[in-house]
Amino acid sequence: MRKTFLFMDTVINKVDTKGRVSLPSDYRAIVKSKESEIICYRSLTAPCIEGCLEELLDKLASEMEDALDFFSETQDDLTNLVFGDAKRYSFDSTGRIMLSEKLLKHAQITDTAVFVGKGRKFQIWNPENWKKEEARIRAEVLKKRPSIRPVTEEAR
Amino acid sequence: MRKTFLFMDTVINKVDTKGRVSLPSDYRAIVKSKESEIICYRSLTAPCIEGCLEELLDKLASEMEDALDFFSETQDDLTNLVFGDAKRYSFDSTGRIMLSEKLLKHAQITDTAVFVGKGRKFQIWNPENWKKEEARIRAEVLKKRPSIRPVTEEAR
DNA sequence: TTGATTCCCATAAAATACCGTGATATACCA
DNA sequence: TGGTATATCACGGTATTTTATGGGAATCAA
Repeated sequence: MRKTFLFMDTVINKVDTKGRVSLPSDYRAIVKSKESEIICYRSLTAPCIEGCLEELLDKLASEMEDALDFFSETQDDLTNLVFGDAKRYSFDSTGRIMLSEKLLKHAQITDTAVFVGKGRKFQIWNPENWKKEEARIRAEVLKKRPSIRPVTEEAR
Repeated sequence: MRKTFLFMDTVINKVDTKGRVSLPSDYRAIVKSKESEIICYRSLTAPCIEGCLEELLDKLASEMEDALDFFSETQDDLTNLVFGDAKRYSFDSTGRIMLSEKLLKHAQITDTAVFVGKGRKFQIWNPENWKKEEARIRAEVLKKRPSIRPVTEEAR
């Protein structure tokens, strides 16, 4: 039994004609050790798919359960967006999930997917888009933290 | 046995001439694993039907009796409305429920119903209305983003 | 009877589980 | 250390199951 649960690394996998993708084996190990399913949804801010464990969303749901929030409008709107889009994905015996048309379209993924670890969650990108995004992020980080030396190569 | 009970995803199903609708299989799995019936009532704030497990309403009831002072009178009234309107619905062997005229009319549903997950509850919409509502919410959330960010970030 | 509600069966489509294979990585041994 | 055996993984194809949805018979009520 492992103690920590972090999605890491960047993995490139093929998406077959049915929309099936192998979840990186490291990710699978994490998911299996807790639940056996994984939650995916369209990122609200980027053209990519995000994934996480159900317990993350469960926390949000619990907060909404309070009577105080039962009729709250703002929270109400939010839950519609989050839960309305999220969906449970289980993987077959060989470790593949079947991504929906909606998700693939949002992320502009056709035949190749890039899995990017983000700690408690991970993202799935179209390779081209990820390349651009990664460059953008690096530039951003450098701009905001001039004191930090470029770590490009070692960080990979 | 699952640990979490979240209604998720957006599913479009047909309402047949008898008024029957298939409850999305994911929803059914949740309902079956806990109770065998589901509670539906007219949303107080939108032209849609809301559904949940009885335990959610039970929790609401408990909180209302425990902390009466802390809740405003209007909230008390709202609770009355919900309980006055709520009703148990069971599904047949193929997983369909029969929604009442009252509910369908309130949600303006005729031959197609859209199920929208909301975590501990879910909503049932007329397709057109949902499309508009979704657009409204997206615009709203985007507008309020700065303040909402912390919550969203965690949920995503 | 008429109208409605519940139960049961049929079917097409979609989701899911299962099998085989080649490639890669890991473990093992001399 | 080098080389081989073993296990794991990604990925294609195929079989099986589940789901949504229509229709009909049985049940019940007015």
